[in-house]
Amino acid sequence: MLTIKPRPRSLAKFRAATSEAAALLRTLANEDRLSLLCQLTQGESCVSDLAEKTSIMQPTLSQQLGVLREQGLVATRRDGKRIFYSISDPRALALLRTLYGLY
Amino acid sequence: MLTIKPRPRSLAKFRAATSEAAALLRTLANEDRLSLLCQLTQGESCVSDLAEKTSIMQPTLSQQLGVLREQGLVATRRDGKRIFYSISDPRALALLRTLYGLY
DNA sequence: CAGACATATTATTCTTCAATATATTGTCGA
DNA sequence: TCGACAATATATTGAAGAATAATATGTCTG
Repeated sequence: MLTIKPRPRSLAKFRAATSEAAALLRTLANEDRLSLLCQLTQGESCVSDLAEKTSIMQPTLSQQLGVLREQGLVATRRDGKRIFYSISDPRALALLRTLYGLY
Repeated sequence: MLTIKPRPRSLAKFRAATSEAAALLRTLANEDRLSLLCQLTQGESCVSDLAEKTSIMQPTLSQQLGVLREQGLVATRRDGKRIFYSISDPRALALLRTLYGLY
């Protein structure tokens, strides 16, 4: 049977954890954001490179990168005109690793 | 740096995998569905038990269980008036395990 | 087979999310 | 400091998702 042994914890903490986890999943649960993050698992990348690799339209790209920034999943670093993105959230990376293993 | 070594694969396959993965994430990315699945990680459970444990309203509960069924994440078994649900998708379980580890 | 109970379905409204178009900010080099 | 380029932000429309209410199906018990 497919089960997981529970770790004891309070109901309130369980609810809070579920809520946080759902928020993280919501952020990952968009095809554009997911492929951006997949690209970023292989190292930092600037916006124009991401645009080329993912063929996402520029405004959409910028909007979705904005979501990833707001949620704290990515960090940015400017070098001249370019802005480089990289994954900054270990939880997101852990989920991406699991997904890599599954697909 | 937070990265993952890539496994070589075609762009088409990568796109398809991303699309499938995003679909699975979308299904998990709802607080109600996530807590239902969390309950089910501890073994099968009938609807009324799930309602009690999660305090989700009956119609919402039934609707979200319907989503989980449609997506093939859960299996059902009837015993008299009651219908027992259990997790049937190993990928979903793998993600839930990862989440358990993170939160 | 009638009544009670467990679960499912449908319909409607409301909200959230995504796509496109358009405008703006910030950096560099002449 | 002007023009070109890289990236971000805003606004609007359209589509998908969720909550609630009301109704229906299916199974047991008497």
